[in-house]
Amino acid sequence: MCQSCNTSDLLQFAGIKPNLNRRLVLDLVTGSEMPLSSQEILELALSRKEQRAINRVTMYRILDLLVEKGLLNRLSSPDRTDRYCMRESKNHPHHVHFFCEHCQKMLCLPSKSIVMEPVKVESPEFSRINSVQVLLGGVCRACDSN
Amino acid sequence: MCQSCNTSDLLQFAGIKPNLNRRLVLDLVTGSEMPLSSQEILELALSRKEQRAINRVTMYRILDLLVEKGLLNRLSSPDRTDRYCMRESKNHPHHVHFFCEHCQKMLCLPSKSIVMEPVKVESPEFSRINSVQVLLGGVCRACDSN
DNA sequence: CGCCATAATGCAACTTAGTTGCAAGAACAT
DNA sequence: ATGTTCTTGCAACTAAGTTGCATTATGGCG
Repeated sequence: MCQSCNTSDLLQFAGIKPNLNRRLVLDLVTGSEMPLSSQEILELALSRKEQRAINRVTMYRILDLLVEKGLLNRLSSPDRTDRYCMRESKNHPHHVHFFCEHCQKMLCLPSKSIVMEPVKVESPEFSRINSVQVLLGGVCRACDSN
Repeated sequence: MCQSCNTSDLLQFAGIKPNLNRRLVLDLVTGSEMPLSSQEILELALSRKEQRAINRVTMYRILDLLVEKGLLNRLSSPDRTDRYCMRESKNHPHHVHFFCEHCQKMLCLPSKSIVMEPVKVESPEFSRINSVQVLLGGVCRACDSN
């Protein structure tokens, strides 16, 4: 949920022409407090009557583009569908995710609720690290109280 | 690569009858220094001439079983195929994984090469945590030197 | 041993997220 | 207006994993 992001500017800044479809997709992701699957994005997009229905493939391509240009993170999840959330930036601090094994929902945890500190990071195995993903698996409150 | 695991005992202990197929699958995973995809497991299994070829579906079911009974971790990865590694235990310390965005290989990082400490873990969002997965994304040595 | 119940396997068909190739439609500059 | 390049839509495809159901072990037990 980000009011402070002007998605049109974000796109410009990333070197992407901010057309309707792209703004729509980015709006949906910035507007969500949890990472969205492509299916969720498509449903939300289609439920917006403002414009002609967006095509599934077009959406996939836009998501690819936004990830490639560094605006979105693509998160792999145990239910085998990718999810998308804003890439870390001033307005969007790095945070970890929680996956509920029961309802299969993924949540962004506020960056203060868990802090993982990379105490030491070095290995002959890799030469460059581009991303760090932390995924907690468990049962969410809602499911636990049922 | 674990010489210290007797897979037959492990299976017994987990309450699973240690038949040929199950020992084979578990042997392959304990015997590998990196998490294996189901495809890799199948290939390795088929290349072992000792027994009748294992069926794809059987392998999937065995993997499900081993995960369910707590012997294996199922890791989701950016290339959308699950991988399997030993669940943390005395012989198998908790460790993080590295995914090479170039060659799509996943590596187990020795537990000493990176230490992530959960400094604080609490949130109204969840009530129970069953697993913590850390995945580094980047480029591995082998790919970098090409 | 023969008989039965249960567990494990194999096979074919299915599901589903995501991809690809190609043709049709904008967008935009000259 | 015309040509070039970017964007979209459609249909067909790919590949990992799943399901239903028939077949084959496995393990009691009289």
